Amino acid sequence: MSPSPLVKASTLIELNAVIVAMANGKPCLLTASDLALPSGPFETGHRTLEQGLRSWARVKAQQTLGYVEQLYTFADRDRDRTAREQRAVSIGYLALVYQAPHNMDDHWSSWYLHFPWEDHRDGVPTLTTKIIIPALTAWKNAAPDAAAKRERHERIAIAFPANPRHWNEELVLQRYELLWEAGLVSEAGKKKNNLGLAMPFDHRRIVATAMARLRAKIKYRPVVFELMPPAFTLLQLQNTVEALAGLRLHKQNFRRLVEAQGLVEETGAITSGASGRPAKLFAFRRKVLQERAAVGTKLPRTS
Amino acid sequence: MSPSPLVKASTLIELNAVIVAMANGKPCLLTASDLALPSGPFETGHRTLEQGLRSWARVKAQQTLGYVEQLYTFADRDRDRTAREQRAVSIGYLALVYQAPHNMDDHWSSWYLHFPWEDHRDGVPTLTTKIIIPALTAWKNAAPDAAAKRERHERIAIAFPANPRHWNEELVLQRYELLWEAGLVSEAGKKKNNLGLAMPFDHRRIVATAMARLRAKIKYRPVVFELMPPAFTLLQLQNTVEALAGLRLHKQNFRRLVEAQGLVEETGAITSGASGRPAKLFAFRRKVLQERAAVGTKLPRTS
DNA sequence: CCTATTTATACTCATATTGAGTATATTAGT
DNA sequence: ACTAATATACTCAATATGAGTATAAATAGG
Repeated sequence: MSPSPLVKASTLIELNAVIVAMANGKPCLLTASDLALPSGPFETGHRTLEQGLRSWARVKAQQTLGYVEQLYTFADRDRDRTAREQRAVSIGYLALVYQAPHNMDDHWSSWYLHFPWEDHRDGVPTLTTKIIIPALTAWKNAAPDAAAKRERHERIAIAFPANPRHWNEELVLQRYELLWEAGLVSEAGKKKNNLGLAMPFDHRRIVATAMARLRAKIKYRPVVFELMPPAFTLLQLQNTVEALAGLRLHKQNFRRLVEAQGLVEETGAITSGASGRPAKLFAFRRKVLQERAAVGTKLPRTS
Repeated sequence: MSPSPLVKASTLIELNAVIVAMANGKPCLLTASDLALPSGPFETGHRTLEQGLRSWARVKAQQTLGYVEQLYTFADRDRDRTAREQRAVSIGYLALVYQAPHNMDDHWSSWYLHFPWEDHRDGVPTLTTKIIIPALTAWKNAAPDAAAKRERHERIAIAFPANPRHWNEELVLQRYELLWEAGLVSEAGKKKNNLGLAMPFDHRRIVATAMARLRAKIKYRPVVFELMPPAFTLLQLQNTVEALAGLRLHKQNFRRLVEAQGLVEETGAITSGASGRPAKLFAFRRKVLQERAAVGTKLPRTS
């Protein structure tokens, strides 16, 4: 993360990549050994930001990025406490790769290690009911005045609803920031008062942004397939979506949805060996990337 | 756009704001007299990027920004042809304001002046059928090889579909980039070969990004109300949405949608003076900003 | 070989949402 | 009183969604 010799600026432009791959059925992040996200300076040799990211990922992480999407540009002054005067602008990216080759010093870190409260596949985690809700309630009651108290109450009710059916898996960033404000995820020195595995700097916030974006996007763009092998069963596909969303889905309706949208086509092959009836293998219909550039509107258009 | 004395960097961080307001029923952009977007340097005194934008807008444009959203960070090398070595990173923002006070040297420029092909409220514009489609077809036929030709064909079919019912109003950026590649919207010196009103630098591309984002967002977040007066009729609301989307909507169903979602509440007042039955005046129900943080999922969840 | 277990896939059905209208109400102008 | 213009209410078919039940095709254990 040393500044490029070409950028002798007091303003450093840094690219941060949230590189996601599935490993053992878990969504994982590529990190350094200190759990920092891969990041590097933007060099003037690159034509565009995305090209800078791609070429840097190829060299440094030996990764050829498939799907890449810009997330957000952060430039808060207190972003990086270790570098007071050297202000960095950080441009976050989300990248999806299929089965990354394992380097020695690469770490693939399951994202639920850092966000254990985000996995609702087996119902509401005990962590949430036993620790988070009581702590947040205490924080709410410690509000300076009634208005602040009401506002905190609202935010808690939305982020961690009492009724599990109202759980909104997209609110990853809101939840992280709520926990941060309540002092429950301090990344800094003190090891106490930290839920989930901390990450250096504000990297966990960047990951939260990435998770939120990805969870939103799988609903209306066929991006899951970037994480899938060339051929897969519908159950494998469903398991991947469930792992990303942190939710359990209705099997029959999931299959109906996928088929109705024409996202996949049979390869002709079937699985074997496992217990139970063998499943058909499907492949992603790449054509939909064009067809479904047009997605459904929600406005009541006239014809 | 002169560099701030505080940022003595070879990398200049520039904020560009697409500030949108409705004027005479038209969505308009705040521009300088040369049609450039308001833009200014990011100063180290500001705590966050958004704060930098807000304080700068307050001083320079005498605008208090309501809704603000980060759009995209551009850093292409050939972004600004006038400044070869001075590479600028530009962070684009979308801001919505209600009834901006008119300054002398502010210009409010209707966005359809710059994007005449984006307005489908009166059907497909003649410009599209008479000029754009023929020109794009010629460009397609001039493709170097068959594969490129097929790819261009696909892109044209999606961006400017033959069947007007397949028009997707969200693809503003794709259309702009398609027209750019086909040489139909060159912003540079030559005045020929330019559809719509050009803007300096890459500002028209930034506006295209903003339009696309806004058109997508009005469908699932109540952002239109940022552009509305405190009380309005449902027709006024519909006209605003139609103007933004560039589409004609079904009146009865629009009203059903708005009411079913609980977005508005009656003020008790009604209009008078105009011809026809007087309309009830409504106000935005601010509560929904909290309630509807939870929006509908598209995944087939189990309960 | 028979049976239980496991997974895959097909089909059903009530309810909700959407698209495209028709019908009625309330004003201003003549 | 009648007409034009707009607002609002209601209808109805077509789809989409949520929550199942039913059936098919494999393996594993006796």
